[in-house]
Amino acid sequence: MRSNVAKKQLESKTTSSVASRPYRIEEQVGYLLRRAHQRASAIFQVGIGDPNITPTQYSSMVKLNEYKELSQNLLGRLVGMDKATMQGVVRRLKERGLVDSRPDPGDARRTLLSLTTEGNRLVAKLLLNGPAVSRETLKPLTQQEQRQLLDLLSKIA
Amino acid sequence: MRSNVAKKQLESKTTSSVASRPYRIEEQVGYLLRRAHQRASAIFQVGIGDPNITPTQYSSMVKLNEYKELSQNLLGRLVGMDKATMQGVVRRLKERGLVDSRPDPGDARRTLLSLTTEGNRLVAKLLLNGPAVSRETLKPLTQQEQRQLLDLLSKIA
DNA sequence: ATGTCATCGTGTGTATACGAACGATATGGG
DNA sequence: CCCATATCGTTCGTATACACACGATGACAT
Repeated sequence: MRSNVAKKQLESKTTSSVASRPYRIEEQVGYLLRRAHQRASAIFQVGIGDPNITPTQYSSMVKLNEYKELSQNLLGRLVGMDKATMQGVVRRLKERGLVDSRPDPGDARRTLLSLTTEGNRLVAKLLLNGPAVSRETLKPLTQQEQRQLLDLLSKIA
Repeated sequence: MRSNVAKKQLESKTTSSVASRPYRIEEQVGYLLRRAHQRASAIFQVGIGDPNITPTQYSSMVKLNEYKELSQNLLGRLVGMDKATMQGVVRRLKERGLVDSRPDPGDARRTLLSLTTEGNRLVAKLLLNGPAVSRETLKPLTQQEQRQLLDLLSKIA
């Protein structure tokens, strides 16, 4: 009998729980992550303090504020963006005078990025609103649930 | 002294926890949701069984499979997509012969959508892989953590 | 019946997001 | 030194994602 249990788990059960629950799209992680991300982005847009700054632009500027100077590729890795995506983000930030670039003197393949004075001023202002945006996004949860969610997301991200 | 503590909490503390933690972009919900969603999408792409089907196309087809026929707008609400986004998704599915449309006889504003025979065949095949995709995405978590995450995401989505 | 307001689908513009291909440059082994 | 390989940034193509404006249609009150 025990071997039957083991065998059953090896068979192509669609869920690993004992009772195979119906497959509902609204209960799948990917779907829920997409919806949650949509809501977080919407809250960010109205709460960060500048309607023209997107979440990815914000995280890029925060990282540049932290490191002073970074190659475009390394910045992309730090904020989790494809190099093609990074290229567009950086181009727009440069067009708005928030970011400056110069060739890396030690490696001609690299472009070094840094915040301009205006970029520094803007990110300082946005950073004041950052915590409120996160708080608003987590508002439906209790303190304990908020910590749990951040913990679980860190594990699967 | 007690009044000082109370006062401190009323002052513009950036986090509501007792000790104000440094603001790290990697610990913010929005950032973690973006990264987790990226990973989920990557797993979907390799695991769903058809590299040309995206997560949103998949959820649209699953819903059409469930309801047989839906107006474009209602489908968008059911899967959490803007009507402009929905328009593009539907157009591509129609171009590939997976979805059909006809004017709603009772309301000339509406377009009724349904799966074609080929669409039905495809979604049936993809649905076999759906559970494995979700399982793989949740793999870093224990059973209990998986349930917790789905629960917490439902609350904030 | 008419006018107001809402809804539906479309089109446009902007911004991620990523695979793929490309040229320029760097690195390490022979 | 030279060649194979890897890295860096760019470009192209495709696909969400959403705000906004538009025209057509429906619903409803007067």
